[in-house]
Amino acid sequence: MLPFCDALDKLRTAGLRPTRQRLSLTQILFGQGNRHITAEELHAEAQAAKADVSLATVYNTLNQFTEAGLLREVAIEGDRSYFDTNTSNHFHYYLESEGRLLDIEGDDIQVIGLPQAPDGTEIDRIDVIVRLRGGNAGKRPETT
Amino acid sequence: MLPFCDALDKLRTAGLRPTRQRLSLTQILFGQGNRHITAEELHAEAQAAKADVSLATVYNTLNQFTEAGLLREVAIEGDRSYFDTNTSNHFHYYLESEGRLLDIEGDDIQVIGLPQAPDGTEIDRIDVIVRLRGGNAGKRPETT
DNA sequence: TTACATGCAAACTGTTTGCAAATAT
DNA sequence: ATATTTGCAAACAGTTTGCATGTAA
Repeated sequence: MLPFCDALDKLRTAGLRPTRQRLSLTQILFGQGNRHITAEELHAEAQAAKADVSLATVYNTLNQFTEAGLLREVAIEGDRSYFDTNTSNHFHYYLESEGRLLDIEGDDIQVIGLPQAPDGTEIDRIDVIVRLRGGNAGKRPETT
Repeated sequence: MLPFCDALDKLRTAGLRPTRQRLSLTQILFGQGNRHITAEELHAEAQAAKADVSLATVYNTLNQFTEAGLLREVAIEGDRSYFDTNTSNHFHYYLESEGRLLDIEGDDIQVIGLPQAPDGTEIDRIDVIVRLRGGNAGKRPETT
């Protein structure tokens, strides 16, 4: 759990009012390394932590954080959205059997041979998702 | 528009009963090169082609086709699903401004430096989406 | 004639929104 | 005091499903 003051700083820096709800969510989100979390999951964790935050507020907060650059949204399956606390350039494993996202460690991974971007466009970012089948990988940490 | 008999063959080969609806959708889907289409779009095209197919059937058919290996589903944004008539290994541009998918041409693009897949897993497939910002790329073909 | 496919409308899921009450500045 | 944020419930979009009807084999 992120120290309260760090959460406060984070919000202030992002230009977001440090409300009770945002502070709680910030502490949960950024308190334990890189995480990939859905709105429902975050809501559940907030409840478990006795931080009373409505689901709507969780959604709004995740969107605000994303807009503020604190989070990055990762689209995997059509149904739910994952929010990644790691906003730097990096790619993902997706464990199909568990519906879980994992950072790909190591920075030697890269995409090569990209042709020119069409017309007047420029590359915003490159999403790479390595879909893993089978196994029950990742020592099943209770949260991620 | 794919010739009727080709559509018939395609369905038979896939082990799907060649119903009127499936035949129409097959003709629309596979009649003009590689396409990236949503259920709503396909439904609209079917209507325009006087092929009366309910939206539910369009959804069911797209799923059946995907399961049968005739289509590939591409997850982009959380909201809608795209179905790709190109089931071979290839990557995509995503035009953020238009919400449109484009194949990346050229087969020299590749992902290198991948670490070992965790545990007992194996790579199912690798999705690469190059997100393009701005411009109004792609000569705006009326369909794709 | 029998198993499978379709259409409709209702159900469902994840997400967003309108508005009154609560809160940060 | 004022603008922002919250919570709730209702709205919403995309998708799936149950069931009676229709159709391919």
